[in-house]
Amino acid sequence: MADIKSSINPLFLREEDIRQGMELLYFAYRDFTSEPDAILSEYGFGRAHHRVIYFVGRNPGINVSELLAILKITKQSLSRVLGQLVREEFIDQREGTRDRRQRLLNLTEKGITLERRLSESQRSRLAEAYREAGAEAVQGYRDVLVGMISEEDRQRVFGPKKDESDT
Amino acid sequence: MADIKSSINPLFLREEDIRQGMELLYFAYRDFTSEPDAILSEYGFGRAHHRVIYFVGRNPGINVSELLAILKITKQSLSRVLGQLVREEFIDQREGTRDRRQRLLNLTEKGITLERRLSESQRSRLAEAYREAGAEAVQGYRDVLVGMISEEDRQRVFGPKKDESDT
DNA sequence: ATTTTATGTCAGCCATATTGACATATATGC
DNA sequence: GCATATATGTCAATATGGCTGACATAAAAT
Repeated sequence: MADIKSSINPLFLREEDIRQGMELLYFAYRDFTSEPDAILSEYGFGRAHHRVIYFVGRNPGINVSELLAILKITKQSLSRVLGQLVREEFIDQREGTRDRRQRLLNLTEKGITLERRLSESQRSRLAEAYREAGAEAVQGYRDVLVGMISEEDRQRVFGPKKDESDT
Repeated sequence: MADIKSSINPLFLREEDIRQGMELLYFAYRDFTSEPDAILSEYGFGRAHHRVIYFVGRNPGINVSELLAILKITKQSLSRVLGQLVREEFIDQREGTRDRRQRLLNLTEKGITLERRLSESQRSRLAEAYREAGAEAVQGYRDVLVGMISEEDRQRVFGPKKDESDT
């Protein structure tokens, strides 16, 4: 099944295959973010807020430096967005116990609710695509994307919580 | 190999699997665009210029309406970017023959050169990821991403040039 | 001849990013 | 304890890439 030239041996990859792969990524990413964008606009928020909410949700108690390292934006850029989320009580800041200079970030109940709402639209879209494509395809999707991610990001985000299966 | 629960049957997908899939897409997309972004800044261009150059390169002789439909931005937004590219001679505009109101867009030599340079960095990154992941993974990557793309985009971009394999 | 379409343009607004400079509180090293 | 480094915050200016609304022009279509 599928195109023989392009699927038996990846060394036979044609220009066209690569172009298609690039476009797939572009359109998938765009469509993937469009629903959350619409929800966010109800709150007067943008995609930046989503990213902050998402990664704080994923990393409860994360401090500002760590969050900046993940997002790769400047603290000035983060501060406006984070400030809004704290002021409007989607995110809670508390002093670090070991290091009281730190602000440890957590979602509030309100934040958790919004996070769920935002993720839900993406979760169901991705789950549906996974379901249609099948388990093998899912592993292929992962393998290719992992290969495209810089060593640094791969370690930070996917390294530590290495899956508990192999060897 | 790999996690049994999550790979044998996609209906067993856990929250964690989906989260990982979401993050993979986010980081892969970000890293995928970072090199071109750096190149573009040499020219004083941004990602928007890249998209215009890319899709004009992919669709020689495309008119403005069609380009807008692909990019899904307003003509006012496009006009600034496109205007720059035309003025600086990366893109050539000529009157449509059938319909002289239309501006048919093509890359100039200069535009083709830049397009190649921009795509090359992405092309090699994707080709490398494809090579590492293997042919089956490539098909899986495609299948999942296609599933995430809206019907509309799927038809416009991937429908017409339907691959010549199945049935 | 009128209307619709394809395109362009002016003006203003918003979100998100940037850099640079500086402030404050706390931790850490000597 | 003092000096320095770190974690964070904030002010100001700037750039990019979107947006809306309004209006203009040329050409096509009816």
